[in-house]
Amino acid sequence: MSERKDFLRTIVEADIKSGKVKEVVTRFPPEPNGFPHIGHAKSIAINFGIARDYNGHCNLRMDDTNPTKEDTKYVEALKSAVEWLGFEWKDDVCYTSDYFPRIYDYAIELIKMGKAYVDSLPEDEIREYRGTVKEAGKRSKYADRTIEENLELFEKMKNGEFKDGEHILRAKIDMSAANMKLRDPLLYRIRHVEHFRAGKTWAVYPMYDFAHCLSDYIEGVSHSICTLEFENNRDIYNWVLETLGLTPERPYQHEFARLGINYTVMSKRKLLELVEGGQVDGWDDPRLPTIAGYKRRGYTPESILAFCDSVGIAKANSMVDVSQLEFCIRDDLNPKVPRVMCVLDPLKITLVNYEGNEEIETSYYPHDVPKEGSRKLPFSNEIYIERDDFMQNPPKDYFRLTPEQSVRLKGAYIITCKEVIKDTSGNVIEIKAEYSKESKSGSDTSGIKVKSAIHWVDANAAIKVEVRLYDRLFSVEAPEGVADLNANSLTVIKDAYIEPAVINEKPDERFQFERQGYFYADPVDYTDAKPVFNKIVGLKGSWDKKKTKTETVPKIRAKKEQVDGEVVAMSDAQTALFTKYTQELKLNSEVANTLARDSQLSAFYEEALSEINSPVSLANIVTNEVARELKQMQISELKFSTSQISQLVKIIDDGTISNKIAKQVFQEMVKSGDNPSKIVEDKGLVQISDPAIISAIINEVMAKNPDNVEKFKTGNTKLLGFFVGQVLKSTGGKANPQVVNKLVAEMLK
RNA sequence: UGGGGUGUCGCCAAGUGGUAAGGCACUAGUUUUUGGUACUGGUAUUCGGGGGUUCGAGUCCCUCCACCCCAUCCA
Repeated sequence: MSERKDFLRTIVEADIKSGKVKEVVTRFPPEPNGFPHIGHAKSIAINFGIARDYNGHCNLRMDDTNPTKEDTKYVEALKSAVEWLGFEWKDDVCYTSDYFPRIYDYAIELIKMGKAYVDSLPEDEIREYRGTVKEAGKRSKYADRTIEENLELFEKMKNGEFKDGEHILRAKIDMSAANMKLRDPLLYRIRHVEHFRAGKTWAVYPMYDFAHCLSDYIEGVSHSICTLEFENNRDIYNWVLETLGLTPERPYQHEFARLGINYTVMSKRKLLELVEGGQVDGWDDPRLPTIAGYKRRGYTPESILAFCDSVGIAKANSMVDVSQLEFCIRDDLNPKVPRVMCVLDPLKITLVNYEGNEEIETSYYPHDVPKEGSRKLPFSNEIYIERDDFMQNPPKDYFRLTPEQSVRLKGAYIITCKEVIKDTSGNVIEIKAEYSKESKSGSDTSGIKVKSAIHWVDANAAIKVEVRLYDRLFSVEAPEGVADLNANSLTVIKDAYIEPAVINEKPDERFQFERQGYFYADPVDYTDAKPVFNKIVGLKGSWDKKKTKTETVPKIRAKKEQVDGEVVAMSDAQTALFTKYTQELKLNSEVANTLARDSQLSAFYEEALSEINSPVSLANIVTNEVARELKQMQISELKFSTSQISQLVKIIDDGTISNKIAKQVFQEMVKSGDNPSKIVEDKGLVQISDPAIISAIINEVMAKNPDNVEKFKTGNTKLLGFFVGQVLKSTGGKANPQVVNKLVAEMLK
């Protein structure tokens, strides 16, 4: 588990520490309208994981507010996904539909407060009235209805007295809000549809934005974690809770970036299209990124969870490389599963000097997997090897069987090719070979050196099995539709040959087929009469990669040309200010520019300047420090005054404090509004410039870091900053950095 | 001149103004009866671009650029 916390856990910890939150309560709130995919797994891992890490709990809640789309079969899929991943939800599964009565009451309350109204505009007009992203909307004429009228109408809506779409309940917020979600959002719509749980009780159903925050509140959720696309919805989330006065212990929403993986699709809509379009064989098709698909393919819950953990949680949209997922499943299975031999594309070998047959006891696990268990490998004069483990005209770095190169049959003997038999069209159909009697595995006295050991099966004892090979579902990294499907995503091998112990003894359900990959006994189609194995993932394999590498087109990346946009021209007044600042006050143009363009800043600057004649230093402080504070508030809200800033500049100019300390003092001024000189005095921040004192400290630091001194002397000059930093740290930032710098440079020479 | 987000290696992702973590991928070597695993090394003089502040900037300020989300009676 990684030491470093993700940003969500950082927030949660801060909330616990500040006392804002007593118990951490999260929830995984899917809408039961589709099968969960690995993106849901990430959300499950986050929500249940955080609850577990902070001794809280996590609810599984079906967000079932839209009766036209939802169904019980999806509820079951969701539940089993969470269980399969190994998490437990608190008490019973929750349903938003169970809260319908309370949510309805909250709606009434909002109406009574005059904060919600029944609108009777037709759908297209509502859309039209909403305005656009760049233009304000306008309010419906129905917004003026009286509270009584609204109450009566809403009651009738609930009672089913109106048709679908005839009326709608909306919040009364702001039709010209820059955030479009706030333009009188819809709260309730009429739906004469039977709900899969609530039945026919309701004719009105709450919208997501109204139901979700209230459901969180009702369940006592502390951290409502969702994906980035809900960032705009956070304002309504807060509006509803605040307007209803639901302040104590209320939930807060936090957003993270959803998971994307290349060569696949991750939206329920696209997944549904594939399933319904027959491009895949159901929701649990092993090529799908659904939990059911991964489960059927043979992925373990541990590997999925490890993957979710490894990709991290952040806010940047990203697309994770499938190889990261593949690493996780290999990493999980490698130390766990038995090694077994299976030939997918058989080439017959006849051992001309071998008679009879035998059974060779062989461990299921390689030397580096500390597990017990073995089976008997039948051996006779007829065996199968993999077709591409023989080459008649091999390249130099080919390690397997050739007419000139012997090879070991893993766990058995070394064989040498004697004759290559071909059919009329030149295909190799059989090899006649000799085995070395003295080369038996474990008691090899033959002295023959081979470059590799290949897998094989006894032709007579092997069992025919079906093996399903999966490749990426799409052939492009960011697929857009069925046109991007990979035509070869599924290869079915009907007649692969596997050693008998796998079928007869069933030592496990997941195996490593030696030298090929990890495979899983298909939980649906496998029968003893017709065993079926799914390929989970291939082994890493550096040989195959070398072969195919030459084919991959080298990426030619055109250097992105950075186009600079046009800077907005200054107004006449701004230009005049700019000229004054650069010409009269000798400010550099960047600082002058910033000041001149910001009327608040320039006003602040001018006022402070009237108290101290140090235009450049003052301008620097104002543009760089004061500007930050002014981004969040008006001048009138600042705790510090212009004259205090002048005082600050004064003690910087006269050398009382360094620039570094000035930042610290400024931060204190922002918080307390105290005079800078008082802060300096209270905290003893006067800078130390005495070279004698500073040299002593430098000596200490050097004594503590002999390695770095050495590194520095051998040329790593980046370390100068390290030493300066250390010295400053040990003086609490008070050492005069310029003196420190000079001294360190001299002393390290 | 709508608003809200995000830009650190090929892909993810850490990073209180003081030596640019880690994983995947890639690569070289050691071990190996899996071209696997394990182990050891190599992989960002630089953080979207340009300026500024500072002794010192991925971190602070200004500005430009790119990408994502928002105008379902979906969630």
